[in-house]
Amino acid sequence: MPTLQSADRDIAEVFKSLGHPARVRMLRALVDGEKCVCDLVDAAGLGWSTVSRHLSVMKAAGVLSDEKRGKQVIYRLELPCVGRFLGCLEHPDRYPEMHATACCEKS
Amino acid sequence: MPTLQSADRDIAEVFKSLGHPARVRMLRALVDGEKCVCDLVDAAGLGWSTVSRHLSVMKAAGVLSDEKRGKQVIYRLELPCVGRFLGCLEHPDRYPEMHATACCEKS
DNA sequence: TGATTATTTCGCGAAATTGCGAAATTAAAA
DNA sequence: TTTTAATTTCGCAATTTCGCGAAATAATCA
Repeated sequence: MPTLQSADRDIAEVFKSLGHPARVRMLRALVDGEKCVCDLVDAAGLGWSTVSRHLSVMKAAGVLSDEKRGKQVIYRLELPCVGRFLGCLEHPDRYPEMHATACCEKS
Repeated sequence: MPTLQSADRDIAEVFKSLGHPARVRMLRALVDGEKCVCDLVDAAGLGWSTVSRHLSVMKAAGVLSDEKRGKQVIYRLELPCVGRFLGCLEHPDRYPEMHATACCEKS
């Protein structure tokens, strides 16, 4: 059973792991479905080694999971609510009322 | 009109501003309602100057707003979906099914 | 087996973050 | 108007993060 403090840390890790523009871009790509690292390199617009580290951080935080499939590694969004929360943040103007009251509901 | 890239940055700022254990603690306190800095200093367990900077970062990201009331400054959660998302992250075990499909809905 | 493709790990310097105490600010109280 | 209480700003040292290229791994292909 995690202590309250370690729970704070774990939750902070989730937020922290997403707090970077390139990671937001990768996340957006992953909301549409699983992707290989090569796709995420395109989405991020950064070098392979850098993207690999970004992915490992999000995986360590529990946001993503990965699976080796043949020659490539596939990453998948492990917390669906992260995707909905992202959608909420992206459309505050389009759905102001929804944003205020129920932005994270299923569409 | 913000460019796509600046939108990425803005969203990343929201996540980044929450990616710290003390900020999660303050956020938890603020989900219950507005609080003065003095209350948040207690919640965070850090010095005043440090807490003040944490708050200013979350405010700059658009997560919080503040208002001077008499001698004190009151902070308020500006994005309600942040509170729901936090609740979602905090109870993955208690509501596994909800977590997977609709964790951010209003209760 | 040897070559190729996909990905991760390592080591680096540059930049950002964190926490603190001291000093500045601001509004109410005496 | 002087004092006091609440909060922010500043400057600093320690730590962490970021992006890169080179090297290490791993799995497929010839």
